[in-house]
Amino acid sequence: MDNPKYRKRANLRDVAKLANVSVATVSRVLNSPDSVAEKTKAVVNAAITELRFVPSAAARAINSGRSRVVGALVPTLDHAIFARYLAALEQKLSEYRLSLVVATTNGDASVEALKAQTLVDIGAEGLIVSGITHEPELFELIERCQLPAVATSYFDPDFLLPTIGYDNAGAGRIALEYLLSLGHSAIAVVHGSLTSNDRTLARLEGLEGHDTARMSFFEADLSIEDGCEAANKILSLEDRPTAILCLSDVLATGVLYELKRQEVAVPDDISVIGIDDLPGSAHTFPALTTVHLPVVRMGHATATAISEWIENGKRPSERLFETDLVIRESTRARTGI
Amino acid sequence: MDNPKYRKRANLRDVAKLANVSVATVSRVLNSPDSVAEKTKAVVNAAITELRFVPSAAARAINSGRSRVVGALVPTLDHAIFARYLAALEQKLSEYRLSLVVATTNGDASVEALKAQTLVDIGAEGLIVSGITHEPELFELIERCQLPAVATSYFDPDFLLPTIGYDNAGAGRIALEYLLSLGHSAIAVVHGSLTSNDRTLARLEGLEGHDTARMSFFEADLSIEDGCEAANKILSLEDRPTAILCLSDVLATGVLYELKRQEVAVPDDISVIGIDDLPGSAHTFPALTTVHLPVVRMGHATATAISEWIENGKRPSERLFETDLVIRESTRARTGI
DNA sequence: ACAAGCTATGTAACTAGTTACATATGGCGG
DNA sequence: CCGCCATATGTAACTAGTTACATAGCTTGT
Repeated sequence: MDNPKYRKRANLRDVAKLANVSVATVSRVLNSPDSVAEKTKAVVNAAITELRFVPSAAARAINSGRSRVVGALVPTLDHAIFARYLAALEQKLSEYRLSLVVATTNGDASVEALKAQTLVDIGAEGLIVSGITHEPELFELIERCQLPAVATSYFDPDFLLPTIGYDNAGAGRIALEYLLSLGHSAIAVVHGSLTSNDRTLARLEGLEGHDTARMSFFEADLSIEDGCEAANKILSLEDRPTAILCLSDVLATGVLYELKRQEVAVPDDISVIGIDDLPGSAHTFPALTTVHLPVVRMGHATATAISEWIENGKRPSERLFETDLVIRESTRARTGI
Repeated sequence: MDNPKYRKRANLRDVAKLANVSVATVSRVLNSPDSVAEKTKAVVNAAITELRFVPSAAARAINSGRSRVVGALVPTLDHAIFARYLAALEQKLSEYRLSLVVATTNGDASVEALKAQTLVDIGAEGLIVSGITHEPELFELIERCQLPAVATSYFDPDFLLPTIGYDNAGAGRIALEYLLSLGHSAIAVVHGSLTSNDRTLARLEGLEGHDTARMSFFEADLSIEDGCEAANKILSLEDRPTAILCLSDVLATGVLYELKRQEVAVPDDISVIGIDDLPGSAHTFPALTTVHLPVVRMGHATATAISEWIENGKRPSERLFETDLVIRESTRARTGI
């Protein structure tokens, strides 16, 4: 049992003992090797190798007060818009030598609060959340821990946390106004779930103010299948709309698919517009007109903001990214009266 | 300066002092509250609240020897197959109360080795890598830290690390044999980059053993655009193939798009088959025949395996998941001779 | 009434590093 | 040849928790 092979992991003291130096010297070999004599360094490194010494991350963290980890809470990873956002976020964070812990919430605010606690428990130095609708527990946690936290995918200068995002209402409005400018007035709107999805809610709000008398609304889960289903319902409407506004490209993809399946011509018979501008959206049939959400730039900006906050204590100011209309083949001016 | 408001974060000792109890009691209130008298608990909790005390994750980790973090190294997040895999992984890991740190490598083995070191530096207790091609540094790191590590998206019972994945060569073979069974022999193969992508390599290997005289190969980046481009090249071939085998659905999506754009009938003129079975693949035109990769089950199994390894020291055995052919609309028996 | 036993709490030694400060050694200038 | 200074190293006190063990105080049984 005393066989060193079976002993637990070696620590600094073990290395120091074997190398016949003090713990300080070993620590120096690790952190400021230039201040150690070559000969000593060699002896210490030999001991390190022999004992297979690996410094404990926790012990280092306790001294530096740093974990170099930030947590992101997103509804899901299994959706291109979040995956792309997190990809950009991770890439930039790693430039700041920060690691990204991803926690998914399924859009459930209480799961979010729970997972936020988990992130604090592992020592996350910063938090990134999606949207502005959260449980009070989340805010209490952030306040109690004095945790740098930003809300993304949403813009609201008055929000408790700095928001780094785009104008969801504006994106909805841009899509609607484009359809209106093409002469459409009978418009079906297909949107995602309204429970705890403030982005969808905001996009819907963006549609207000215009004459909604000729608009009908269809709720669907964010999947191609549910987009198909929504299209199906729309097609069976007595008063068939001339345009379909989807608040998410995934839904638009399903809608386009179903319209094609039922041989409804897009954009001749019905125009379709989305919001997101996913990688695949340029390659649907017909290519989808949509509102581009700049998630990559948002990811980079979020990484920079949270990093500066953590390193320099500089709370970032909110940041608004423009969304822009990408006109492709799925929309056209309404013909006839 | 002595104003407590400006003092640094409170620690256990501060709480103990304020509550007039010992540090042990405060620790007990936190970890085994039942063993503390109600009255004491109340006093301690009041002190905790007053001082806004939040226990240090690092200090806990140093004692428990646990960080409850595992790291995953993937080529990219911005691809549905990895995003879906990580989604499944994260979901299951969180059931085991483990958090997931994601690091992307861009398919670069030296970036991977570097980021693996970062993961160790933040105290990751386990590592999940993609495929079996890695820098020696990565293996040394794993060996030196005695780190539980599994390789996924690949199956090889003889590999140094336990592999939890599917048979890439088999997936390629299944796709090819299906095309052959339909009477196709002039087949164009569109594949991703061969540099440091052993999955692609293995899929290609799966095509060997059959008569490759009538097969032509096209390398493309894993994007719809590059799939389009590849299709373009294939269509300009003198001896146009009757089937296109794409080693990834993303490429197949691009190929289908370009074929449609150029008004080549699928599957009448050309059959197209993919590998992956992405969410969107059932909704292309025509719906894509493909080989389903069970990434969700693989994610769950990986989470369970790494968790057991970490908790109980039980090195998992390798695990093979079946891939299966999903026949949809993009393939058909070759007509004429 | 007193010992036994249980509950609640405290003391101090751990976990594994970093680092301020003290000290030893050696080279070089005066 | 001595003192000064720089370089290299050591000592011990930190970081912030957990926990084994000791003990105080109260209840209960005989």
